[in-house]
Amino acid sequence: MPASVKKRYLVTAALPYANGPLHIGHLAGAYLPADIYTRYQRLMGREILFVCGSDEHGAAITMRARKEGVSPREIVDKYHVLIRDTFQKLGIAFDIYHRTSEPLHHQTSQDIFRKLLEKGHFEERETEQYYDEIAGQFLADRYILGTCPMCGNPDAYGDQCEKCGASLSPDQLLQPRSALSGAMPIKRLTTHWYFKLNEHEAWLREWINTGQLDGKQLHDPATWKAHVVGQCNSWLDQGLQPRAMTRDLDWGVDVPPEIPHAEGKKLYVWLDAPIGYISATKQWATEHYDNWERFWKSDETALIHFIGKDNIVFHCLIFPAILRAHGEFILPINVPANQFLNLEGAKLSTSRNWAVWAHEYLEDLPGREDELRYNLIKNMPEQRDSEFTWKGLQETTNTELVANLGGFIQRVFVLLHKNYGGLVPQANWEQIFRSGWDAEQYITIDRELFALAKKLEAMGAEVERFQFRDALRTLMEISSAGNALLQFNEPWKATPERVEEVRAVLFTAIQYAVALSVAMRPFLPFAAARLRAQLNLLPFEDGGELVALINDLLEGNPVLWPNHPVGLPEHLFSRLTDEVVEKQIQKLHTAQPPTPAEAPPSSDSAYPPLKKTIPYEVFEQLDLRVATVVDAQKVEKADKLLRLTVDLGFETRTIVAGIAQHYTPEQVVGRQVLVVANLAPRKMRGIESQGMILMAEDAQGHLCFVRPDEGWPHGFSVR
RNA sequence: GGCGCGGUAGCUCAGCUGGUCAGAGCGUAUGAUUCAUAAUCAUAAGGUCGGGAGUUCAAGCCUCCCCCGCGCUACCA
Repeated sequence: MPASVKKRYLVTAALPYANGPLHIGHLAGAYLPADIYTRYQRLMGREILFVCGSDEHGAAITMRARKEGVSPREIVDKYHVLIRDTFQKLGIAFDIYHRTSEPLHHQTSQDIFRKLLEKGHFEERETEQYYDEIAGQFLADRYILGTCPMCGNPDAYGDQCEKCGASLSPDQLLQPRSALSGAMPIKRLTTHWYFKLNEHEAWLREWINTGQLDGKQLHDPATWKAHVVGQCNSWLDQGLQPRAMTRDLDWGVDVPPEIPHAEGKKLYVWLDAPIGYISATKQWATEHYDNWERFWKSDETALIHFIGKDNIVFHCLIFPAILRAHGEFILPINVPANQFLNLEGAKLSTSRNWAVWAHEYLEDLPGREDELRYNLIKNMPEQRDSEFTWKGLQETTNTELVANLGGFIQRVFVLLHKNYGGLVPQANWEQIFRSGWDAEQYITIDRELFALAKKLEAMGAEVERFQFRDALRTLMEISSAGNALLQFNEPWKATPERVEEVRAVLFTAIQYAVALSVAMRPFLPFAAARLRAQLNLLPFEDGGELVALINDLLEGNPVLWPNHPVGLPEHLFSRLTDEVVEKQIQKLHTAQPPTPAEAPPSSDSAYPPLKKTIPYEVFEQLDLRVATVVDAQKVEKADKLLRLTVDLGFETRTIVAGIAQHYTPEQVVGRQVLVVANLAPRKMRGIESQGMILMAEDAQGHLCFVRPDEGWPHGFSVR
């Protein structure tokens, strides 16, 4: 069943994580498409609810709070406000921007947890987990620091190394330490609830690929993006595993306290975050004396999740599985995830501060929200990663917004004032003139307006297919056709014998301007409102203006009647100067990594901190030896591993080293190296590694060998 | 290493189930025009659709191999 036949829509945009500001990648990824879609549907007179909110739980926030010496509450309050205001200033028009720290959300999440437990969708598992005896608590993955086994970064987190991007598990960290106390964590038993995701694999596969569930056609898989379906199948093919839905944390939604072993446990942030969509809906319903269930529990609702590609698995597999396991909720009819936006040729990076922060843009280029929106839509990463450049922003602003669109509006208003004192002229509908769509064609007003209506319909169809770039282009074709209409008919040459013709042309042109004012709104809400005022029309109410307009045009009715007085000509957009653009490019290239107070947590500092002092006896236990690499081979099916054969003089050993991305086998054969010779052997990719090669690492994570002077004898110890 | 998505004109990108699919916008060139923020309109430029092989009457669009980018995943003492 296509979305267009549903009675109402529920649109969600990924909940921003409240420990950092928004950047243009977030906007292009989820919020702009969601906003365009929502605004469009409102203009089409459809019932649509657009919910979002701050995601305020999770270990990253508590980590950050600890680092800055403030409470998690202070962190989330700060970013909740910043993000909310940024959205508002950019015209992202949520019906509600909620937050997951609200009691309503906690309650909602707990209710769902209870229901899942009650229905047997969890299994309780006792596992060993790191525990900090000094702090007296279990350590979330994020709370365990250690040396990254991939790149040697000494400050890798238990779930991820931010330096090399590797995803890790705490057990992989070398020299694990607690982020709370610095103590060496110990293993201790803890209980968690695992959602049996594996039991949902079969129906998820069918639902994703065919749109069918329980014999019902819930969506048309052809309307889903290829990369979304592909990503899901990739996961499904690897087999879904039960996932822990609780954590040992002190910030988040409590596991319902009446449940045995619940003490000290919180819901996993990825369980509670999407539930935030539901609690946001509830909050909205409460405020509007409405019923939230008609949005979440009715087949008449089309649920659409707008997200970036990093969220596909949660929104297409895990959350749907939870919704269905619960049993009362509908599933999304589409998850039009976007890919990533790059910036000036490189990936966005918050830790390197390679980004355009939305709140800074608003400060640096005030009043240019629509220009940013336009460029981001034009370059939206709908099918693949795409790119934002400042030059590109300047170009689209100056050529498409100022020259084409702004120019057309300006011309119409000027001509209307010059010729008719600012009143819409009375026009003869029999009058023939050249079509703006084709100079060779002579046409009448109604035919021209019909063509306009068709264009608006085409634009709408593109929006409904989530093809926002195409829709934007179609919008601009209207403006171009308007320009052509003027160009072909030259209404500035109002000779006496052309009076009727000029009237008809300008009458048509102002109808185009009205149509643009409405059709622009999803993309350029601020300029649309300005144009609306300039046209001397009532402000938008988001109550079906576009559908009314299209119907009028199709029926051959004008959308602005003769003698309607329009406002004075006023430029809709202004040019973006080289100066402004250069300054931003400068800023980007000279940007310092953000200060701790401004930055998301990051391990970037010039030098890794010193580890704690150890007694000599500990050092003495190390047996370091000089050795020569006599053979090196790439390990099958491993990108980072080399299997080295090293000669210690008194014996030859096999050592597996994670250096394949830094050295080719040829480069290492014959080198003298230092070896930790008494390290417990360990199997890697099926090969037993009998020691470890010492490597030095720089700030970028590059590795080099540590070795003695040329020709030093083998096998003797290092001290 | 495995899997997924991409690799199309100088730039940014469209191309649905194979047969007007070789395209759009910007940039460039030429011409027209002056109502308009040197804005607008028209026309053109010819890119072996990453490389190679294959299937087909017909392939950017299907198959196989290789190369490159991004993402997920495995490996990492």
